[in-house]
Amino acid sequence: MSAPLSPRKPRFERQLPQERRQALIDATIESLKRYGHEGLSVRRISAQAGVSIGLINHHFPKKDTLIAQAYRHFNSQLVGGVRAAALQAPATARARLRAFFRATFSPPNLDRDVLTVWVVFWSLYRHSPEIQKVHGETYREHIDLVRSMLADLAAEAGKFRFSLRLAAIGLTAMIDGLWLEWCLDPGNFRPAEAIALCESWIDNLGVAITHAENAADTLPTAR
Amino acid sequence: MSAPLSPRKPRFERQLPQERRQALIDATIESLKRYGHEGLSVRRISAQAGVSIGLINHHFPKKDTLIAQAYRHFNSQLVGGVRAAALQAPATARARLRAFFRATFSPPNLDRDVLTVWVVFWSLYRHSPEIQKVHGETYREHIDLVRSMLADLAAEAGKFRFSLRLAAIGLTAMIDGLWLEWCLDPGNFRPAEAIALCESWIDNLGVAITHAENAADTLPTAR
DNA sequence: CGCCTTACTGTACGATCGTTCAGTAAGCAT
DNA sequence: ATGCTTACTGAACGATCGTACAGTAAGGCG
Repeated sequence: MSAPLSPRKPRFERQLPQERRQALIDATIESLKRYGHEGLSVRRISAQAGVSIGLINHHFPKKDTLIAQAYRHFNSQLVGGVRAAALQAPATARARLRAFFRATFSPPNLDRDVLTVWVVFWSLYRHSPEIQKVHGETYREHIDLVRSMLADLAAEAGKFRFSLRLAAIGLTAMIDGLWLEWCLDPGNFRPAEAIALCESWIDNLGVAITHAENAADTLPTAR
Repeated sequence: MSAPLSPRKPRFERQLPQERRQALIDATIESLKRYGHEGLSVRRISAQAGVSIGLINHHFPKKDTLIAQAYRHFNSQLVGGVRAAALQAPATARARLRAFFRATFSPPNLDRDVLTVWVVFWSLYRHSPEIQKVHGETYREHIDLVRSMLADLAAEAGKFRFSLRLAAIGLTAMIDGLWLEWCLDPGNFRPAEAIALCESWIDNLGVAITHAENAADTLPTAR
């Protein structure tokens, strides 16, 4: 092909530490999707990333550090995605929440592999202080996003029967629970039905005003 | 200490296979509570049960079989417990559901270790056909219990805005999600608040009749 | 072009994994 | 008591785990 002499192809390519670290984080999540809990070994991760085993410990002091940063990245991607979907929706709080539900219960978020990743991370939670720390921070992000949208909804539709805090907790629980159930058995219900259940929940947060206001808005449960 | 001659203490006690199997299942769950995912090794389990390593493979063909049976036992215990709590409650569907919620969000079910056990089992789901099989059967048990109580409620309080199927899915999702959130961070809300959220969900399943009927019944959210 | 930094490789190590299996002994039956 | 069945033990196997480390070479710079 090329000149036979000096231009040997290099055996590997150097990258900036921050780029390589990100590549290793991506490989961690991909390997986790493919092999489940067993995908979290340095050998599987390095094979997925196309690098040697030792490179992981060159960029991360311990394997657990890489896993915790992968968890952080995974969280940020989800929250960033659904937040973006919500913000580019029409200007009413209800429309933003609807877009938020649709993004939550659509690919790439509603994916059996993705939810496997969540469950494996959760299974590490109790015995890994690093995972706990990351969870605390990103869970707050998620709750704050939900809470801010509910606050806007309350401003439009009237007072809730619950505190904002409790309404956000309930909605998050409903979303997480439906997520989990769909992952464990996608045949039980369709994503559109999950969205309908979430919308019903926020419909009933208000007492009377909400009920009247959304008579026409809420009826089409199909997307 | 004792007589020096014939009455030597036996080095171990034989047990009936079915009893020993149950003891190993109990040890599996206990080890899982203690050590998380790492507790699912034959060495930890056998140490917990006070037997040798080889005994596990004497009673179970593979480790995965023991784990799947432990999952089944754990599921049955939960469903049996909350069903019993529901059935010994007063005769109205609402009272049974209330007792069901209380049992769900009280010890021994509402326990951080217990919920760790769930999450670890779920994390095995995708790559273990045996776990999938057990889940399919026990999940149906759980859903059927919820659905039958909701059916009774519908007979008392009027038609739901959702199908029975969807109402049961939504309630189960709410319960599981609150369970999960409380496990991951018990400081975010109190169990009584979780119960209030669940009761609010079933209150709003009916359209108008329910709302009027339970004005006095629903107010005390504290237990 | 030769030097220097350091990203990167890959073997080695000890620990632990699940499973096998030959041997031991508990405890009922004769 | 003696024998028989089999629950049970525990060493051994090969595989895989996370980490350490000595050596290699990529690629920018003087």
